[in-house]
Amino acid sequence: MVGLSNVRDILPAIGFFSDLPPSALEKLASTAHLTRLDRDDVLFHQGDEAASAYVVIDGRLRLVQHSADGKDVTMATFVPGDMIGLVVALTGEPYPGTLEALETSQLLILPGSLMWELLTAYAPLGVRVIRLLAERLIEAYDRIRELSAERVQQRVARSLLRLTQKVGVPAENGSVRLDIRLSRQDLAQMNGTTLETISRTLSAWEADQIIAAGREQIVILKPHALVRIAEDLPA
Amino acid sequence: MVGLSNVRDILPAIGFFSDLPPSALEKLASTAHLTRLDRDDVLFHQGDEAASAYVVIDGRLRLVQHSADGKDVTMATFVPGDMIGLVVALTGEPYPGTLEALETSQLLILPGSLMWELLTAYAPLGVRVIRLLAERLIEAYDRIRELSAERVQQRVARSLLRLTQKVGVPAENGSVRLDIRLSRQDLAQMNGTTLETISRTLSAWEADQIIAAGREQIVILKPHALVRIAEDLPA
DNA sequence: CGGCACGTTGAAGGGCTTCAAGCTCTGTGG
DNA sequence: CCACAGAGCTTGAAGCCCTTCAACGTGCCG
Repeated sequence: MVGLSNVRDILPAIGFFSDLPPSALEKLASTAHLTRLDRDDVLFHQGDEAASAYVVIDGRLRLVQHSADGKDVTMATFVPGDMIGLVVALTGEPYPGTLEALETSQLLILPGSLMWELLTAYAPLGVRVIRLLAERLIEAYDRIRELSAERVQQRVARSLLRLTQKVGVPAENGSVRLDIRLSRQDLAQMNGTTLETISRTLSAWEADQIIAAGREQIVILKPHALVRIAEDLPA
Repeated sequence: MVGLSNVRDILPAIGFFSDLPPSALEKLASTAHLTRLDRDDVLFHQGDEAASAYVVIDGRLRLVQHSADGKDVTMATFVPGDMIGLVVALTGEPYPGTLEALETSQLLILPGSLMWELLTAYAPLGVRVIRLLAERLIEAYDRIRELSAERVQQRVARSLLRLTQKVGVPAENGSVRLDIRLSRQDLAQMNGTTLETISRTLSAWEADQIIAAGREQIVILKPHALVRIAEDLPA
C-alpha cells in the first residue's frame, strides 16, 4: 500500500472504514496508532488475551497455530488492507494463533473497546464486519474440504493459485511472480505437509516447466497447468 | 428442544433474538415460518442462491460439501438452537454446502431480507451475529489445524469428544451416550477418512473398553481415555 | 569467505486407502 | 409374523502416498 505515517491520512483510504462519518473517523484517528514490526517479530502469541484489532498498512504477515506436538500450521497470510484479529477483539476470545511478520511491516492498531463502540453506534460497520467474517469462514470451509479430500499435490497447487490472487505480479509470457518470501517450510505449513514433500513437488513441477522455483521465490509459468493439478484433471 | 408449532411461542425462546424489542419480535413472527424435514431430506444444495437463514427447532442436521471427485466432507452438524446459513443469507453468497436432515427436524425460516432489516436497525443483533460467526470461524480454524497436523485416530477421538459436548447424554458409571444417529460413514466424512479406517479404529477402542460401538450408535465409556488419544499422550 | 539457513535427494517404512469378500442387523412387504 | 433384501459394518490383503531420518548440496549475508 503506502508509506504514510500519519494516521489521519491512512484511515480514509481503508475501505473498511469508508462508510464512517467524519466525526467517527476523527475519533478513530485520535485513538488508533501505528506500529512497526520487522521480519520474524511477533505481534501477539497464541492464547494472548485479545485487546486490539489491526489493519495491515504495509508488509506481509501470517497467522500460525501451534499444535501440541510442535507442528505449526499456517492459518492465513495477510497483505496490506487486510484486517487482523477483529473477531477476537470484539468477542474477547484469546487470539487463536501467533501473528508473525514475514517482512518489515506497518500496522494500524485499533483498540477493541473502540471497535465495540463504533459497531454499536454505526450499523453499516457491523455489516462490513459480518461480510469480512463471512468471507474468512467460507475460506476456512474450503480449506477444511481440501484437507479432508485432496492430496498434497492438489492442495499445494491450490495454495500457489491463491497466492497468485493475493500477491501475484504479472511477468513476461503470461507467467506470474509471487511477490512474497516463501520458503519450502512456509508452503509445508500452509498445506499440512513437510518441507521435503514440498521440495519434491516443486522439483517435479519445475521439471515440467510449470513453475520456476528459486530460494524463497516462485514464479508460476503455466497457471493453467496448476489449475489442472488442483482440480485433479488429466494433463 | 420443544415441539411447539406456533412461531410466536418459539421466537422468544431463541437466545439469538432475546435482545429484540417486542415490535421487532412481532415483525419476525409474522414473517418467519416453520418447515419440516424428514431424514435425508435436503433443505438446500451446495451452490444454491442463498435466500434465507434458519434456526433449528427440533432434530439434527448436517452441512456437507461435495468435492469434485465425489468425496463428501461434513463441515458441521447442527442441533436445536443452532443458526444455519446466516452468513450466506446476509452476504448473498451461494450456500457453501448441502444441508441434509439426519432425522425428522423442524426449522424456522428467516428470510435474508428480514435479517438485513433487523440487523441495520438493531446493533445488538449485529453484535450477536458477529459473536456467532467468530465462534464458527474459530472452530473452523481448529479443524484446519487438526486436519493438518494430526493423525486420523486423534481427529476421530476429538470428533467424539465434541459430539459429547453437543449431543451427549450421561449414562451409568460416568459413560456418555451420543444421542444421534452416527454411522461409520458419517464419522469418516467428519474426519476426512474412510469408513474402513473408522471401523478399525472403533473396533480397537471397543477392545480397549474405551467405547461401546453399535450400529449407528456409540457410547463413550472412558472419556478420559479419548482425551489422551486426542492429545496424543501416553496411556 | 565461512557459516548457516535453505534446499535437494535417497531410502525405509508406516499410516491410511483401496479393493474385496463376507457378515449382521434392521425394517419392510408379503 | 417372518423372511429376505439391503444398508451398515467388519476384516483381510496389497500397496501407495507421504513422512521420517539422514546426508549432502547451495547460496546468501554478515
